[in-house]
Amino acid sequence: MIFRAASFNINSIRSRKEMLLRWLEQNQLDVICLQETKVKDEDFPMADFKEAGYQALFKGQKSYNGVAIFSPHEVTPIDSNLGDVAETGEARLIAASVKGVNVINTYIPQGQSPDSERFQYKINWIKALRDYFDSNFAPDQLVLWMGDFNVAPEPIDVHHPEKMLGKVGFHPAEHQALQYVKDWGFQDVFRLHQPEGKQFTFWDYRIPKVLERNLGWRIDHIWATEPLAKCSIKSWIDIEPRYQPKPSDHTFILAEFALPE
Amino acid sequence: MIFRAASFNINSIRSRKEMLLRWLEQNQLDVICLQETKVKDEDFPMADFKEAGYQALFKGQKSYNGVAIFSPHEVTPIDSNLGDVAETGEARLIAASVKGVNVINTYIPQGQSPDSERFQYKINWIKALRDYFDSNFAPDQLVLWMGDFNVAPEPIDVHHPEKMLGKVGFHPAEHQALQYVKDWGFQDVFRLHQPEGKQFTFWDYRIPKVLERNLGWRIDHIWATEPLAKCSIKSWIDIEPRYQPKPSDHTFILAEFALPE
DNA sequence: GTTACCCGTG
DNA sequence: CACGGGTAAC
Repeated sequence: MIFRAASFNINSIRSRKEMLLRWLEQNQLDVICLQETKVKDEDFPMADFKEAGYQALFKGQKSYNGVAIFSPHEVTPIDSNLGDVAETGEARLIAASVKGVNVINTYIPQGQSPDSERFQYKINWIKALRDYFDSNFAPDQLVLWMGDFNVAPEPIDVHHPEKMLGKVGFHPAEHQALQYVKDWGFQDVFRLHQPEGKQFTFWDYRIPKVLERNLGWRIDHIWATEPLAKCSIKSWIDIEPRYQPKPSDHTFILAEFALPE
Repeated sequence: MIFRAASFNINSIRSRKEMLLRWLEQNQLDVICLQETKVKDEDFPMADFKEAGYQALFKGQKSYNGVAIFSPHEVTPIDSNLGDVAETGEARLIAASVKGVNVINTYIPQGQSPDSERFQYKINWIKALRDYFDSNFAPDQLVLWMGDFNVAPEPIDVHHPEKMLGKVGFHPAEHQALQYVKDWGFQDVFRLHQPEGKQFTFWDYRIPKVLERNLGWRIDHIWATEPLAKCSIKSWIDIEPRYQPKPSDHTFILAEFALPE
């Protein structure tokens, strides 16, 4: 059975709802994970997506963060509690089972700057994920971890790795924390199918002409446990063609799997 | 000596600075009073107006209210303190002497609704003006009181006087308070020269197609003591022709005087 | 630098 | 309901 998954930092679902609906029409997804929905649950524009044939699980807050999982299939909620370290009320993790796949959608804290309070929070938040996976899943299950990780894992995932090393998003402490979680049993599905670098999902719009100069970051990811990764067919980056991009936009990232029956 | 005065609720001097500069170029004013500048004094964009040849006296606060007096002549500050009742930190009154004329610029509270706390504040604020005039001026002096009064004084100053009676801006309590101050010694200079009604300075944009249907209010005023009123030549309403109006805009209101030498 | 949300206001 | 300013985040 073909299973197609996508992740997208939407930066306000209310501002980009039309764009997302168009894109969903063009791309038949089995599951889509959104980050930065920036809306309280009571204001989530569910009606439009229901009409388009989607179920959803979402967790939002006022103004910031917010995550959602959409699917045309049944979306069965599973434990979305990160516990101790990270349960500060920020809506950054949501998990559901879809077609027998355990989907975990995270919006990892951005981290501000390596010397900030928020950076340590980011590191702790990432490390807490390992306990979360340990408590709720096993590496031999079909686990799909997607989202905006706010970390570019490898040198080929940033434009100027030497210059960027130590900056937030490409910092040894982030790499170490993320690797610690990866070692639980994840594979980078996009990298599996796309060995060449400089394929980005985000551009920092505070840098002049960042898009033209392609000074991007690959910080949005699709990771999978071994049994799921080994049946992945392809993975790629996409955008909605009719949408007028804004400098802060992320791209979509997708992966396709041939699930065992 | 010809003396030309204007009043304008600018609803953010930063948003309408260019429009105002164009209008000032087209209209040679001796004094102009602004309300709702919506800017702290340290952020007041004085440089642009200085360059255009204006002096200014201004009193602002964060986000709300704020008043200013501009002139190409010397602007001599005079007492701008309303005392007890109204000195709540809201920047709503500023006064200056220009060419021997005592100019008082007020942004009278809007009043929200007749049963609200803010309405009683409005009434008290208006009444406090009589004490203010008493303490600082005399009715036989040249006193020019201008601004956004947030009151339409007469039935011909609103579109449907019967329907509007009792609404905020056309309420007996407001009329009584305003008349009490007027009785100190003011004349309505615009009305002196424009006896016909339905000439408005503001339209409430919550009403559909309010502009097309001309459902306006005359709430911006130029009032003068007898010795000044008697040398008034004309008074009229104006807009900046190139400016794309927004539903919340007020118009300019002007008056011209032939001052004794 | 630029966005999106929130708030108070009319 | 739409505007303006303020704010936090990226």
